[in-house]
Amino acid sequence: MSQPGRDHPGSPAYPPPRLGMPVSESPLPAGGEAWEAEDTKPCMEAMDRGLLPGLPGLYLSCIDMLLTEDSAWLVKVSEAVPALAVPLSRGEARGEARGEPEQCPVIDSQGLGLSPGLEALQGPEEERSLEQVQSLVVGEVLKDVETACKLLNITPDPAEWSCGNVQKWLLWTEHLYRLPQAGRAFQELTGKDLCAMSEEDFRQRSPQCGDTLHAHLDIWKSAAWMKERCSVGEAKLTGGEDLWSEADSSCTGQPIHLWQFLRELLLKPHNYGRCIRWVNKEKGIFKIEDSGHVARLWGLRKNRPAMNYDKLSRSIRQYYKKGIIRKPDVSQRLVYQFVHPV
DNA sequence: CAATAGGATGGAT
DNA sequence: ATCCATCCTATTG
Repeated sequence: MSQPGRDHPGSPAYPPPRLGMPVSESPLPAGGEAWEAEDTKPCMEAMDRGLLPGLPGLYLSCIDMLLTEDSAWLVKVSEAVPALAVPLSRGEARGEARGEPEQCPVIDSQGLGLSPGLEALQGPEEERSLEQVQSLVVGEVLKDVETACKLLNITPDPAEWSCGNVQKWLLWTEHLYRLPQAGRAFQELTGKDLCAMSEEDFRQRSPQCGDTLHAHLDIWKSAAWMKERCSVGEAKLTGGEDLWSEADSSCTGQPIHLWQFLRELLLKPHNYGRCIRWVNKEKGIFKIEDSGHVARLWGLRKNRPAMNYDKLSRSIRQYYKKGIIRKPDVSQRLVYQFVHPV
């Protein structure tokens, strides 16, 4: 015999490759209401437990990090926050928002009584701009969380996560922010468990980045909460919505195909333009700018930590015969073409 | 050397 | 049977 079955790498591919995701019933209809149509009940209990103060403490600097791959966001967020489209000088907002550069000192807004922008606005003019900034940030956070959700195929509300979802989120967060590996420290934990943990608990499990992870989780909880609020209050999202509806595929609940995944990345140049982009969108020609990065993202999505470009490209090549993807007429390195452009 | 092409095989669905 | 993931050999720029 040859030596075929090399397929028992010591490396652990996650035990349950797909883990029963509760997402099955959370598709996201291309219609309009993205996920509010679903049940967002956990938000309530989260509030009951006092996990979410007036408005979730926003960690501006972390949020800044959330946007590492996206610089153009400030420009567009304005539309993303319908609730309080208060005309205001954007420059001011920008200044504020980018206030904290490098570090990740959690800016706690506990006492600030920051609200999504409706009632609690008893403050002076200053509060106004702060609120404005907040809305910008919130809108952006929502979009980023949504993007991550789609990429990881998890729900936005951490309280609904399975153990597998938690691991995915950890991997993703660690990857995005180059945090030291901490996934192991949180094994066997469901989203509910995670939500119930204090910052101290986090630090105990991961002295290195427990606090950061806790902060990020808080952001997610906040995003879920905001989501709920927006849907109930306004019944219509203006900004983030279009980004959502674009979101194609994955509605089916079926495992995503590589070509679909690539399309999704291409749909979000804000986030992934640095690793994959259209060369000619009309013809469906795209270029993988950072093969390693794209492969890692694919691996994340499929729970295949050992994914690399070699394997990813092999899968792409399988599409040649099927007439889904091909090499463009003038073959170039890392450039491919969808046979049926949109 | 990294990308490309494609065969072989095993696993999951 | 389909779609990968993994491994591998050979070729190419």
